[in-house]
Amino acid sequence: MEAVPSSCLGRAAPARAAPPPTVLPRALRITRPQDFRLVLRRGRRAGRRRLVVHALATSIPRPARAGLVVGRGVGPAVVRHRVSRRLRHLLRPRLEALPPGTDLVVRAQAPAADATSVELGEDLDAALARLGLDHHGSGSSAAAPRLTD
RNA sequence: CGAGUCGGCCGGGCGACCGCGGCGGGCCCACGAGGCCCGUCGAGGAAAGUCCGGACUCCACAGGGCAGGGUGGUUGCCAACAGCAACCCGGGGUGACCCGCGGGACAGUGCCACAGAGAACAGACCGCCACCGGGUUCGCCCGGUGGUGAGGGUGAAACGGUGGUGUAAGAGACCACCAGCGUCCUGGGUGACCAGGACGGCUCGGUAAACCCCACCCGGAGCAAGGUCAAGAAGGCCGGUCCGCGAGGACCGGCCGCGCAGGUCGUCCGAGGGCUGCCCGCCCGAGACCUGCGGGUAGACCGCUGGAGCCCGCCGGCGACGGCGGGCCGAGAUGGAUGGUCGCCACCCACGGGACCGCGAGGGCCCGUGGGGACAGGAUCCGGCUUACAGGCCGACUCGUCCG
Repeated sequence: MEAVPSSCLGRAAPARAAPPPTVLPRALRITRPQDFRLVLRRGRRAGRRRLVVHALATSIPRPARAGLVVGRGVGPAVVRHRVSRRLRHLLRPRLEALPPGTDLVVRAQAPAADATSVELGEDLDAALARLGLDHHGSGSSAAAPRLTD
Protein backbone atom coordinates (compact mmCIF):
# COMPACT_ATOMS: atom_id res chain seq x y z
CA MET A 1 0.00 0.00 0.00
CA GLU A 2 2.99 2.33 0.30
CA ALA A 3 3.47 2.31 -3.46
CA VAL A 4 0.01 3.58 -4.30
CA PRO A 5 0.31 7.22 -3.17
CA SER A 6 3.60 7.75 -4.90
CA SER A 7 2.34 6.41 -8.20
CA CYS A 8 -0.78 8.49 -8.02
CA LEU A 9 1.01 11.72 -7.23
CA GLY A 10 3.77 10.92 -9.64
CA ARG A 11 1.35 10.65 -12.53
CA ALA A 12 -0.26 13.96 -11.70
CA ALA A 13 2.63 16.26 -10.84
CA PRO A 14 6.02 15.00 -9.82
CA ALA A 15 7.20 18.40 -8.62
CA ARG A 16 4.37 18.79 -6.08
CA ALA A 17 5.76 16.92 -3.07
CA ALA A 18 3.30 18.40 -0.56
CA PRO A 19 1.89 15.88 1.90
CA PRO A 20 -1.84 15.25 1.49
CA PRO A 21 -3.76 17.58 3.79
CA THR A 22 -5.95 16.15 6.46
CA VAL A 23 -8.90 17.36 8.46
CA LEU A 24 -8.81 18.08 12.15
CA PRO A 25 -10.22 15.26 14.27
CA ARG A 26 -12.60 16.20 17.02
CA ALA A 27 -10.05 15.58 19.81
CA LEU A 28 -7.80 18.31 18.47
CA ARG A 29 -10.51 20.94 18.49
CA ILE A 30 -11.49 23.49 21.07
CA THR A 31 -15.19 23.11 21.83
CA ARG A 32 -15.92 24.58 25.24
CA PRO A 33 -16.95 28.26 25.36
CA GLN A 34 -14.69 28.88 28.36
CA ASP A 35 -11.64 27.71 26.43
CA PHE A 36 -12.49 30.05 23.58
CA ARG A 37 -12.88 32.95 25.99
CA LEU A 38 -9.57 32.14 27.63
CA VAL A 39 -7.60 32.03 24.40
CA LEU A 40 -9.23 35.13 22.93
CA ARG A 41 -8.60 37.20 26.07
CA ARG A 42 -5.32 35.92 27.46
CA GLY A 43 -3.60 34.71 24.29
CA ARG A 44 -1.23 36.58 22.00
CA ARG A 45 -2.60 37.81 18.71
CA ALA A 46 -1.40 38.25 15.15
CA GLY A 47 -3.76 39.70 12.54
CA ARG A 48 -3.78 39.58 8.78
CA ARG A 49 -6.39 41.05 6.46
CA ARG A 50 -8.27 37.79 6.05
CA LEU A 51 -7.79 36.19 9.47
CA VAL A 52 -6.60 36.70 13.04
CA VAL A 53 -4.72 34.01 15.02
CA HIS A 54 -4.85 33.89 18.81
CA ALA A 55 -2.41 31.59 20.64
CA LEU A 56 -2.14 30.61 24.29
CA ALA A 57 0.48 28.29 25.79
CA THR A 58 -0.75 26.08 28.62
CA SER A 59 1.07 23.66 30.88
CA ILE A 60 -1.47 20.89 30.23
CA PRO A 61 0.31 17.90 28.64
CA ARG A 62 -1.68 17.30 25.46
CA PRO A 63 -1.25 17.94 21.72
CA ALA A 64 -1.82 21.41 20.39
CA ARG A 65 -5.47 22.18 19.71
CA ALA A 66 -7.29 24.67 17.52
CA GLY A 67 -10.70 26.33 17.35
CA LEU A 68 -12.41 28.31 14.61
CA VAL A 69 -14.48 31.47 14.73
CA VAL A 70 -16.29 32.22 11.48
CA GLY A 71 -18.88 34.88 12.13
CA ARG A 72 -21.89 35.92 10.13
CA GLY A 73 -19.94 38.81 8.69
CA VAL A 74 -18.03 36.38 6.48
CA GLY A 75 -21.16 35.45 4.53
CA PRO A 76 -24.12 33.08 4.39
CA ALA A 77 -23.96 29.54 5.70
CA VAL A 78 -22.51 28.02 2.55
CA VAL A 79 -19.61 30.48 2.48
CA ARG A 80 -18.93 30.19 6.21
CA HIS A 81 -18.80 26.41 6.02
CA ARG A 82 -16.47 26.49 3.03
CA VAL A 83 -14.04 28.80 4.84
CA SER A 84 -14.03 26.71 8.01
CA ARG A 85 -13.50 23.48 6.02
CA ARG A 86 -10.49 24.95 4.24
CA LEU A 87 -9.07 26.19 7.53
CA ARG A 88 -9.53 22.78 9.13
CA HIS A 89 -7.55 21.21 6.33
CA LEU A 90 -4.80 23.80 6.54
CA LEU A 91 -4.57 23.66 10.32
CA ARG A 92 -3.85 19.95 10.83
CA PRO A 93 -0.24 19.77 9.53
CA ARG A 94 0.63 23.11 11.12
CA LEU A 95 -0.75 21.99 14.49
CA GLU A 96 1.61 19.02 14.64
CA ALA A 97 4.60 21.39 14.55
CA LEU A 98 3.41 23.42 17.55
CA PRO A 99 4.62 22.78 21.12
CA PRO A 100 2.29 20.62 23.23
CA GLY A 101 -0.30 22.43 25.27
CA THR A 102 -0.73 25.26 22.76
CA ASP A 103 -4.28 26.42 22.13
CA LEU A 104 -5.02 28.25 18.87
CA VAL A 105 -8.12 30.19 17.85
CA VAL A 106 -8.39 31.31 14.23
CA ARG A 107 -10.90 34.04 13.50
CA ALA A 108 -11.92 34.48 9.89
CA GLN A 109 -12.61 38.02 8.69
CA ALA A 110 -14.95 39.05 5.86
CA PRO A 111 -12.28 39.02 3.08
CA ALA A 112 -11.64 35.34 3.80
CA ALA A 113 -14.84 34.52 1.90
CA ASP A 114 -13.18 34.97 -1.51
CA ALA A 115 -9.76 33.58 -0.63
CA THR A 116 -8.38 30.33 -2.04
CA SER A 117 -6.88 27.58 0.09
CA VAL A 118 -3.39 28.65 -0.95
CA GLU A 119 -3.99 32.24 0.15
CA LEU A 120 -5.40 31.17 3.48
CA GLY A 121 -2.40 28.90 4.03
CA GLU A 122 -0.03 31.81 3.38
CA ASP A 123 -1.96 33.95 5.85
CA LEU A 124 -1.78 31.21 8.48
CA ASP A 125 1.97 30.80 8.02
CA ALA A 126 2.55 34.55 8.19
CA ALA A 127 0.49 34.90 11.36
CA LEU A 128 2.20 31.96 13.03
CA ALA A 129 5.59 33.39 12.09
CA ARG A 130 4.65 36.70 13.68
CA LEU A 131 3.83 34.78 16.86
CA GLY A 132 7.15 32.99 16.68
CA LEU A 133 5.43 29.68 16.10
CA ASP A 134 6.46 28.98 12.52
CA HIS A 135 7.53 25.41 12.01
CA HIS A 136 9.92 25.93 9.08
CA GLY A 137 13.07 27.13 10.85
CA SER A 138 13.87 29.20 13.92
CA GLY A 139 13.15 26.29 16.28
CA SER A 140 9.79 25.88 17.95
CA SER A 141 11.49 25.23 21.28
CA ALA A 142 12.87 28.74 21.29
CA ALA A 143 9.52 30.26 20.49
CA ALA A 144 7.51 28.44 23.10
CA PRO A 145 8.68 30.34 26.22
CA ARG A 146 7.78 33.69 24.64
CA LEU A 147 4.12 32.77 24.71
CA THR A 148 3.72 32.78 28.42
CA ASP A 149 4.41 36.45 29.12
C1' C B 1 -40.88 23.07 -39.73
C1' G B 2 -42.11 27.76 -37.14
C1' A B 3 -44.75 30.25 -33.05
C1' G B 4 -46.98 29.08 -28.43
C1' U B 5 -49.68 26.80 -23.88
C1' C B 6 -49.63 23.37 -19.87
C1' G B 7 -47.62 19.48 -16.83
C1' G B 8 -43.61 16.44 -14.97
C1' C B 9 -38.34 15.47 -14.09
C1' C B 10 -32.85 16.20 -13.47
C1' G B 11 -29.64 19.59 -10.64
C1' G B 12 -23.11 16.39 -13.82
C1' G B 13 -21.01 10.96 -13.94
C1' C B 14 -16.88 7.52 -12.91
C1' G B 15 -12.18 6.76 -10.50
C1' A B 16 -7.43 7.46 -7.25
C1' C B 17 -5.11 9.01 -2.67
C1' C B 18 -5.54 11.41 2.18
C1' G B 19 -9.38 12.64 5.75
C1' C B 20 -14.12 13.90 9.07
C1' G B 21 -19.09 12.52 11.91
C1' G B 22 -22.79 8.52 13.44
C1' C B 23 -23.93 3.26 14.05
C1' G B 24 -22.43 -2.08 14.31
C1' G B 25 -18.43 -5.64 15.05
C1' G B 26 -13.37 -7.34 16.20
C1' C B 27 -8.46 -6.74 18.36
C1' C B 28 -4.79 -4.27 21.70
C1' C B 29 -3.87 -1.82 26.29
C1' A B 30 0.92 1.45 30.32
C1' C B 31 -7.45 0.85 31.26
C1' G B 32 -8.12 7.09 29.86
C1' A B 33 -15.30 5.15 27.55
C1' G B 34 -7.80 5.64 24.67
C1' G B 35 -5.56 3.38 20.05
C1' C B 36 -5.88 0.25 15.55
C1' C B 37 -8.73 -2.50 11.86
C1' C B 38 -13.28 -3.98 9.12
C1' G B 39 -18.31 -3.10 7.52
C1' U B 40 -22.21 0.42 6.79
C1' C B 41 -24.74 5.21 6.40
C1' G B 42 -23.81 10.50 5.80
C1' A B 43 -27.69 17.49 3.04
C1' G B 44 -31.72 20.11 -0.83
C1' G B 45 -35.30 20.97 -4.68
C1' A B 46 -35.52 24.54 -2.60
C1' A B 47 -32.20 22.05 3.27
C1' A B 48 -33.64 29.08 2.39
C1' G B 49 -37.57 32.98 3.99
C1' U B 50 -39.84 31.38 8.88
C1' C B 51 -45.48 33.05 6.04
C1' C B 52 -49.54 29.23 7.31
C1' G B 53 -51.14 24.23 9.18
C1' G B 54 -50.22 19.99 12.34
C1' A B 55 -47.50 16.14 15.42
C1' C B 56 -44.94 16.36 20.10
C1' U B 57 -43.85 18.75 25.18
C1' C B 58 -45.02 21.79 29.39
C1' C B 59 -48.72 25.14 31.76
C1' A B 60 -54.07 25.64 32.11
C1' C B 61 -58.76 23.19 31.43
C1' A B 62 -67.25 24.92 35.24
C1' G B 63 -68.83 28.44 32.12
C1' G B 64 -70.57 33.20 30.09
C1' G B 65 -69.92 38.22 28.04
C1' C B 66 -66.73 41.95 25.87
C1' A B 67 -62.30 42.75 23.38
C1' G B 68 -58.64 40.42 19.92
C1' G B 69 -56.95 37.27 15.68
C1' G B 70 -57.98 34.34 11.25
C1' U B 71 -60.84 32.58 6.93
C1' G B 72 -64.36 34.17 2.74
C1' G B 73 -67.82 31.34 -4.79
C1' U B 74 -69.43 25.88 -4.48
C1' U B 75 -68.54 20.72 -3.81
C1' G B 76 -64.82 17.53 -2.53
C1' C B 77 -59.66 15.84 -0.72
C1' C B 78 -56.63 16.09 3.64
C1' A B 79 -54.41 14.84 10.39
C1' A B 80 -54.95 20.07 9.46
C1' C B 81 -54.42 24.54 6.57
C1' A B 82 -54.41 30.71 4.07
C1' G B 83 -52.89 23.97 0.74
C1' C B 84 -54.70 20.77 -3.41
C1' A B 85 -58.58 19.03 -7.17
C1' A B 86 -62.92 19.58 -10.07
C1' C B 87 -66.69 22.85 -11.14
C1' C B 88 -69.38 27.87 -11.15
C1' C B 89 -69.14 33.22 -12.01
C1' G B 90 -66.40 37.62 -14.03
C1' G B 91 -62.31 39.25 -17.31
C1' G B 92 -58.46 38.26 -21.34
C1' G B 93 -56.77 35.27 -25.79
C1' U B 94 -58.10 33.05 -32.99
C1' G B 95 -56.86 28.80 -29.82
C1' A B 96 -54.41 25.27 -26.28
C1' C B 97 -55.20 27.99 -21.95
C1' C B 98 -54.46 32.10 -18.49
C1' C B 99 -55.90 35.83 -14.56
C1' G B 100 -59.24 36.99 -9.99
C1' C B 101 -57.77 38.67 -1.23
C1' G B 102 -64.52 35.95 -5.80
C1' G B 103 -69.53 37.12 1.18
C1' G B 104 -72.39 41.96 1.93
C1' A B 105 -72.32 48.81 -0.88
C1' C B 106 -81.31 49.11 -0.33
C1' A B 107 -77.91 48.44 8.13
C1' G B 108 -75.04 52.80 8.87
C1' U B 109 -70.58 56.15 8.45
C1' G B 110 -66.45 57.87 5.45
C1' C B 111 -63.70 58.82 0.78
C1' C B 112 -63.75 59.61 -4.85
C1' A B 113 -57.49 63.30 -6.90
C1' C B 114 -56.77 66.03 -11.85
C1' A B 115 -59.79 67.89 -15.67
C1' G B 116 -64.65 69.81 -16.03
C1' A B 117 -70.19 74.43 -15.70
C1' G B 118 -71.46 70.17 -12.86
C1' A B 119 -69.18 63.90 -9.33
C1' A B 120 -74.03 61.26 -5.83
C1' C B 121 -81.39 62.63 -3.78
C1' A B 122 -75.40 66.24 -9.48
C1' G B 123 -74.99 70.09 -12.90
C1' A B 124 -76.90 75.63 -17.13
C1' C B 125 -70.21 77.10 -19.67
C1' C B 126 -71.50 76.94 -24.88
C1' G B 127 -75.85 75.58 -27.42
C1' C B 128 -81.43 75.02 -28.13
C1' C B 129 -86.49 77.26 -27.07
C1' A B 130 -90.21 80.81 -25.26
C1' C B 131 -91.36 85.63 -23.47
C1' C B 132 -90.08 90.91 -22.58
C1' G B 133 -87.18 95.36 -24.05
C1' G B 134 -84.09 97.67 -27.77
C1' G B 135 -81.91 97.75 -32.67
C1' U B 136 -82.53 96.21 -37.95
C1' U B 137 -79.83 96.49 -44.33
C1' C B 138 -86.29 92.50 -42.41
C1' G B 139 -81.69 87.50 -43.19
C1' C B 140 -81.48 88.60 -38.08
C1' C B 141 -78.51 90.91 -33.95
C1' C B 142 -77.85 92.66 -28.63
C1' G B 143 -79.48 92.57 -23.45
C1' G B 144 -82.66 90.54 -19.56
C1' U B 145 -86.06 86.74 -17.33
C1' G B 146 -87.27 81.74 -17.48
C1' G B 147 -87.52 76.64 -19.60
C1' U B 148 -84.46 72.46 -21.20
C1' G B 149 -79.95 67.38 -19.29
C1' A B 150 -81.50 65.98 -26.51
C1' G B 151 -76.28 68.28 -28.87
C1' G B 152 -70.80 70.26 -27.87
C1' G B 153 -66.65 69.98 -24.72
C1' U B 154 -64.06 67.42 -19.76
C1' G B 155 -63.30 62.79 -17.46
C1' A B 156 -61.91 56.20 -15.38
C1' A B 157 -67.09 57.38 -14.60
C1' A B 158 -72.03 62.60 -16.67
C1' C B 159 -77.99 59.09 -13.70
C1' G B 160 -79.51 53.33 -19.73
C1' G B 161 -79.42 52.20 -25.75
C1' U B 162 -82.22 52.43 -30.63
C1' G B 163 -86.67 54.02 -32.97
C1' G B 164 -91.19 56.61 -32.27
C1' U B 165 -95.21 59.64 -29.70
C1' G B 166 -95.06 64.21 -27.66
C1' U B 167 -93.38 69.49 -27.11
C1' A B 168 -92.06 76.28 -27.77
C1' A B 169 -87.55 73.33 -27.32
C1' G B 170 -87.00 68.95 -24.64
C1' A B 171 -86.92 64.94 -21.07
C1' G B 172 -88.91 57.12 -19.30
C1' A B 173 -93.06 62.43 -19.62
C1' C B 174 -95.28 58.24 -22.60
C1' C B 175 -94.85 53.61 -26.06
C1' A B 176 -92.19 49.20 -28.52
C1' C B 177 -87.82 46.26 -28.52
C1' C B 178 -82.99 45.50 -26.22
C1' A B 179 -79.58 45.78 -21.93
C1' G B 180 -79.59 45.99 -16.66
C1' C B 181 -82.19 45.53 -11.55
C1' G B 182 -85.81 43.17 -8.29
C1' U B 183 -89.80 39.51 -7.14
C1' C B 184 -92.18 35.02 -8.41
C1' C B 185 -92.90 30.39 -11.26
C1' U B 186 -91.16 26.02 -14.15
C1' G B 187 -87.10 22.75 -15.46
C1' G B 188 -81.82 20.96 -14.66
C1' G B 189 -77.76 20.45 -10.91
C1' U B 190 -75.59 17.67 -4.14
C1' G B 191 -74.31 22.89 -4.68
C1' A B 192 -72.15 27.69 -6.45
C1' C B 193 -75.37 28.47 -10.50
C1' C B 194 -77.64 27.84 -15.40
C1' A B 195 -81.93 27.82 -19.08
C1' G B 196 -86.91 29.47 -20.08
C1' G B 197 -91.25 32.35 -18.71
C1' A B 198 -94.36 36.01 -16.11
C1' C B 199 -94.75 40.48 -13.45
C1' G B 200 -92.96 45.05 -11.36
C1' G B 201 -91.31 49.99 -10.87
C1' C B 202 -88.72 52.94 -14.63
C1' U B 203 -82.53 53.07 -14.31
C1' C B 204 -81.71 53.06 -8.70
C1' G B 205 -72.30 54.79 -9.26
C1' G B 206 -67.28 52.97 -7.36
C1' U B 207 -64.50 51.76 -2.95
C1' A B 208 -65.22 46.74 2.27
C1' A B 209 -55.90 44.78 1.11
C1' A B 210 -61.71 52.23 4.56
C1' C B 211 -64.43 51.66 9.28
C1' C B 212 -68.13 48.23 9.47
C1' C B 213 -71.99 44.06 9.01
C1' C B 214 -72.73 38.61 8.26
C1' A B 215 -71.22 33.34 8.57
C1' C B 216 -67.63 29.94 10.38
C1' C B 217 -63.05 28.92 13.16
C1' C B 218 -59.34 30.07 17.20
C1' G B 219 -56.44 28.65 25.09
C1' G B 220 -50.89 30.08 26.07
C1' A B 221 -45.89 29.14 25.21
C1' G B 222 -42.34 26.61 22.44
C1' C B 223 -37.06 21.16 21.48
C1' A B 224 -32.96 27.01 24.57
C1' A B 225 -40.28 22.74 24.75
C1' G B 226 -39.55 19.25 28.55
C1' G B 227 -36.96 15.46 31.56
C1' U B 228 -32.78 12.73 34.25
C1' C B 229 -28.03 12.87 36.57
C1' A B 230 -23.68 15.35 38.33
C1' A B 231 -21.49 19.68 40.46
C1' G B 232 -22.29 23.89 43.53
C1' A B 233 -24.51 26.85 47.87
C1' A B 234 -24.79 32.42 45.73
C1' G B 235 -25.09 35.12 42.64
C1' G B 236 -26.95 36.85 37.84
C1' C B 237 -28.90 40.72 34.65
C1' C B 238 -30.11 45.93 33.47
C1' G B 239 -29.28 51.29 34.06
C1' G B 240 -26.30 55.48 35.83
C1' U B 241 -21.66 57.86 37.68
C1' C B 242 -16.37 57.61 38.29
C1' C B 243 -11.28 55.45 37.22
C1' G B 244 -8.26 53.12 33.16
C1' C B 245 -5.26 53.80 26.23
C1' G B 246 -7.71 49.08 26.68
C1' A B 247 -9.33 44.24 28.55
C1' G B 248 -11.61 45.63 32.87
C1' G B 249 -12.50 47.64 37.87
C1' A B 250 -15.11 50.61 41.89
C1' C B 251 -19.63 52.78 43.75
C1' C B 252 -25.03 53.74 43.60
C1' G B 253 -30.03 52.29 42.11
C1' G B 254 -33.60 48.65 40.12
C1' C B 255 -35.30 43.52 38.86
C1' C B 256 -34.99 37.99 39.48
C1' G B 257 -33.21 34.07 42.73
C1' C B 258 -30.85 30.75 47.28
C1' G B 259 -29.48 30.25 52.63
C1' C B 260 -29.66 32.26 57.69
C1' A B 261 -31.76 35.81 61.37
C1' G B 262 -35.68 39.26 62.76
C1' G B 263 -40.47 41.51 61.83
C1' U B 264 -45.59 42.16 59.57
C1' C B 265 -50.02 39.86 57.40
C1' G B 266 -52.65 35.07 56.74
C1' U B 267 -55.28 29.21 56.73
C1' C B 268 -64.14 29.84 60.70
C1' C B 269 -63.54 36.10 58.20
C1' G B 270 -58.68 33.34 52.75
C1' A B 271 -52.00 35.32 52.21
C1' G B 272 -51.05 34.40 47.30
C1' G B 273 -51.94 32.15 42.66
C1' G B 274 -54.53 30.11 38.06
C1' C B 275 -58.38 30.17 34.14
C1' U B 276 -54.42 34.34 26.87
C1' G B 277 -56.21 40.52 27.91
C1' C B 278 -60.66 42.89 30.69
C1' C B 279 -65.38 41.98 33.53
C1' C B 280 -68.46 38.42 35.94
C1' G B 281 -67.89 33.84 37.82
C1' C B 282 -65.17 29.53 39.24
C1' C B 283 -61.00 26.64 40.99
C1' C B 284 -56.39 25.60 43.72
C1' G B 285 -54.90 26.98 48.24
C1' A B 286 -50.51 27.78 53.05
C1' G B 287 -47.76 30.53 52.65
C1' A B 288 -46.64 35.65 51.13
C1' C B 289 -44.21 40.34 51.96
C1' C B 290 -40.47 43.70 54.34
C1' U B 291 -35.47 44.56 56.58
C1' G B 292 -30.34 42.96 57.54
C1' C B 293 -26.15 39.65 56.56
C1' G B 294 -23.69 36.00 53.35
C1' G B 295 -21.70 35.74 48.04
C1' G B 296 -22.70 30.16 42.94
C1' U B 297 -23.26 26.46 39.13
C1' A B 298 -24.20 26.82 34.04
C1' G B 299 -21.38 20.07 32.35
C1' A B 300 -23.17 15.17 30.55
C1' C B 301 -27.23 12.27 28.86
C1' C B 302 -32.38 11.55 27.24
C1' G B 303 -35.88 14.09 23.99
C1' C B 304 -33.36 12.64 18.66
C1' U B 305 -35.09 10.56 14.53
C1' G B 306 -39.29 4.44 11.72
C1' G B 307 -42.40 8.63 9.74
C1' A B 308 -49.74 11.47 8.08
C1' G B 309 -42.18 7.54 5.57
C1' C B 310 -40.19 5.90 0.54
C1' C B 311 -40.53 2.51 -3.91
C1' C B 312 -43.36 -1.00 -7.12
C1' G B 313 -47.99 -3.28 -8.71
C1' C B 314 -53.39 -3.73 -8.81
C1' C B 315 -58.29 -1.59 -7.84
C1' G B 316 -61.91 2.78 -7.13
C1' G B 317 -62.35 8.07 -8.56
C1' C B 318 -62.73 13.29 -14.15
C1' G B 319 -59.16 14.68 -10.35
C1' A B 320 -56.92 16.01 -5.57
C1' C B 321 -56.77 11.38 -3.22
C1' G B 322 -58.16 6.70 -1.05
C1' G B 323 -57.94 1.17 -0.47
C1' C B 324 -55.26 -3.51 -0.87
C1' G B 325 -50.73 -6.47 -1.62
C1' G B 326 -45.37 -6.78 -1.78
C1' G B 327 -40.57 -4.69 -0.84
C1' C B 328 -37.08 -1.11 1.67
C1' C B 329 -34.61 1.58 6.09
C1' G B 330 -32.28 6.52 3.37
C1' A B 331 -28.18 12.11 8.39
C1' G B 332 -28.61 12.85 13.62
C1' A B 333 -24.17 16.82 14.25
C1' U B 334 -24.08 20.19 19.05
C1' G B 335 -17.91 26.00 18.46
C1' G B 336 -21.80 22.06 14.86
C1' A B 337 -19.36 15.81 10.26
C1' U B 338 -20.41 14.99 4.40
C1' G B 339 -14.20 17.76 2.78
C1' G B 340 -9.08 18.43 0.35
C1' U B 341 -5.69 17.48 -3.91
C1' C B 342 -6.16 15.41 -8.71
C1' G B 343 -7.33 12.33 -13.37
C1' C B 344 -10.80 10.76 -17.27
C1' C B 345 -15.56 11.27 -19.72
C1' A B 346 -20.01 14.00 -20.90
C1' C B 347 -22.27 19.24 -21.34
C1' C B 348 -22.02 24.69 -22.57
C1' C B 349 -19.27 29.14 -24.61
C1' A B 350 -15.27 31.51 -27.44
C1' C B 351 -11.06 31.12 -31.04
C1' G B 352 -8.32 28.31 -34.87
C1' G B 353 -8.18 24.26 -38.53
C1' G B 354 -10.35 20.25 -41.74
C1' A B 355 -13.59 17.84 -45.11
C1' C B 356 -19.12 17.94 -46.31
C1' C B 357 -24.23 20.03 -47.73
C1' G B 358 -26.29 24.58 -50.10
C1' C B 359 -26.41 29.19 -56.07
C1' G B 360 -26.12 32.00 -51.47
C1' A B 361 -26.84 34.04 -46.41
C1' G B 362 -25.63 29.88 -43.63
C1' G B 363 -25.86 24.83 -41.39
C1' G B 364 -24.53 20.66 -38.61
C1' C B 365 -20.01 17.08 -38.01
C1' C B 366 -14.76 16.05 -36.49
C1' C B 367 -10.01 17.74 -34.24
C1' G B 368 -7.07 21.21 -31.19
C1' U B 369 -6.45 25.32 -27.48
C1' G B 370 -8.56 28.26 -23.57
C1' G B 371 -12.56 29.16 -20.25
C1' G B 372 -17.24 27.99 -17.57
C1' G B 373 -20.84 24.83 -14.28
C1' A B 374 -26.12 28.22 -10.94
C1' C B 375 -29.23 29.06 -6.38
C1' A B 376 -27.71 27.43 -2.06
C1' G B 377 -26.39 23.61 3.28
C1' G B 378 -29.90 20.16 7.98
C1' A B 379 -30.28 21.51 13.78
C1' U B 380 -37.32 18.22 16.96
C1' C B 381 -40.10 16.19 12.85
C1' C B 382 -43.83 16.34 9.00
C1' G B 383 -47.74 18.79 5.16
C1' G B 384 -47.94 23.32 2.29
C1' C B 385 -46.95 28.34 0.50
C1' U B 386 -43.43 31.95 -1.17
C1' U B 387 -38.80 33.39 -2.98
C1' A B 388 -33.68 32.15 -5.56
C1' C B 389 -31.60 29.17 -9.63
C1' A B 390 -26.27 27.91 -14.74
C1' G B 391 -27.74 24.36 -17.89
C1' G B 392 -30.68 20.30 -19.65
C1' C B 393 -34.49 16.24 -20.55
C1' C B 394 -39.51 14.13 -21.33
C1' G B 395 -44.80 14.17 -22.34
C1' A B 396 -49.64 16.25 -23.81
C1' C B 397 -52.10 20.01 -26.46
C1' U B 398 -53.09 24.70 -29.68
C1' C B 399 -52.35 28.00 -33.98
C1' G B 400 -49.95 28.76 -38.78
C1' U B 401 -47.36 26.75 -43.18
C1' C B 402 -45.80 22.70 -46.43
C1' C B 403 -46.31 17.51 -48.11
C1' G B 404 -49.69 13.24 -48.48
